[in-house]
Amino acid sequence: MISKKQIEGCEDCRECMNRAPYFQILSPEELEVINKDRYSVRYKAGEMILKQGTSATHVLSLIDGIVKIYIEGIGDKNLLLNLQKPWALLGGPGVHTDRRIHYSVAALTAVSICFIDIENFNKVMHMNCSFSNQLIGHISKQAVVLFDKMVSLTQKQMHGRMADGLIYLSNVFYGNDSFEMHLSRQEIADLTAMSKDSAIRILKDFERDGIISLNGSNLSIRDVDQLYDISRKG
Amino acid sequence: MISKKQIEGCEDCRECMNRAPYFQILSPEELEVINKDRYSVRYKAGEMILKQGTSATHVLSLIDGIVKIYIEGIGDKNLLLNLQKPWALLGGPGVHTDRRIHYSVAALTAVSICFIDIENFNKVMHMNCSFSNQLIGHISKQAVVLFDKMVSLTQKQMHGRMADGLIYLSNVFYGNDSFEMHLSRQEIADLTAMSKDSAIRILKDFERDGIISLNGSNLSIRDVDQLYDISRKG
DNA sequence: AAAAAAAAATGATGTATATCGATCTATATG
DNA sequence: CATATAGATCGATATACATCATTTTTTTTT
Repeated sequence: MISKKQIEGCEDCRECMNRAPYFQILSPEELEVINKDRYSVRYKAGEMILKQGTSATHVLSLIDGIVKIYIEGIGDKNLLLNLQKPWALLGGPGVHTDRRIHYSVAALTAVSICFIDIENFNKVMHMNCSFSNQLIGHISKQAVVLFDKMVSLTQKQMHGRMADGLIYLSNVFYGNDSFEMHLSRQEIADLTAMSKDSAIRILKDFERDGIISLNGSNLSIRDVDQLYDISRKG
Repeated sequence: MISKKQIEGCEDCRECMNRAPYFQILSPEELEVINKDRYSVRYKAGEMILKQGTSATHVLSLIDGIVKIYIEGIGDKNLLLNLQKPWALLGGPGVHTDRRIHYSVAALTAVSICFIDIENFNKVMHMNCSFSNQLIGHISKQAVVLFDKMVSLTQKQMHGRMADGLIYLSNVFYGNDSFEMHLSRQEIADLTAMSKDSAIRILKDFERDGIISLNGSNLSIRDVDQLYDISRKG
């Protein structure tokens, strides 16, 4: 099912690394360790990149495209944690603990990924303290976002959660009031912890009230103030 | 309101450090940096130790007693993240990012805390790579637990969530099927993301069904299998 | 020990949300 | 082009849960 194909300009990944912010702190020798055993894979939209529950053998560097990170929960319900774009570093907490993948990653668009050997990655972590500390900052930032998400999902009701979800997409991820939705209604439901039917209903409510407009796969925030108001009031 | 009092045997905190697992990896010189400017404070049950929103100036080492870590959410609702006992290291993700406290910490029993200057802590993080990497493992473990909690709170209904909460208390935290509850019903509600009234109701349900027994502040798990069954079925 | 205050318990009621079934639309397929 | 298939939409219904009011129990204070 998975289409593997080397992409151009990434045979020797040193060029990519210069662009990937996390690796800019590394010396040429450390970069060489990362680069060793490294390979890149191209995925089509919809394909799964990491499967929750498998063992963690690589750290992933997202070179091109958009992916979703989600936890496969109870029954067939998913919890969509966030989206990622280049140059995100993927792999999850398991890389530094039990060597298990704790969340699934799937491509939302065509995607290029570089796979870095976990042993080589660890080697560099032991060679370069600043790299480790930079990583701690990175992980900590994600934790703060997770805290906010937890509060939103457990303490707000549907309209508030949907507002938070849309604010995440427009402000945090796409950085634009108008953006192409790479998510299905089901995936929006997974992002906001509600049923698909409810997600559809709330989006329609927002459209009726002039808060957003929907054209095919495009979504525009029309009334940012009202959206923030709904987010605040829960 | 806060009662400060130096506790015995902790004037020079080097002895405590030998017992605190996180510091055992440090050399005497590095330990000396941590120890510099360090001081300890004793709290009474109920007192607040860290207040969400204030600036992070210290990393806290829990020497004695039990504390709760919680996020002050919407309105006056709290989200209880977990409990901590010695020798937990507290401070939160803000220590490595925006120097803000992202969760509140309050004493559930009488508590002794050592305050480590954040600058000194960072100095050691730059001196000792293994210390940083150990910290990454520590933070990652917490993230995994947080993932599970998120799934429980967003995808299970009340009985399932309460089962998870009780399993956390008995298995993970107290390590015993029978334990003294240091939490009020409101705090159990905060732990399981439901209203106080509902928490009371579910606990009574469990008692009626012979799953637990409640005597004053003591709680005993009577039927572990059934508890796990309820947790699984959501 | 008595009084006051806080926490716990419980029933009645309202509401937010999930679920189900049916229809409609858009996209893929032969 | 016709058909199949998946996704989106929407109304009706059921239910999980919060809220409120009241009573009981426990804890604290005098």
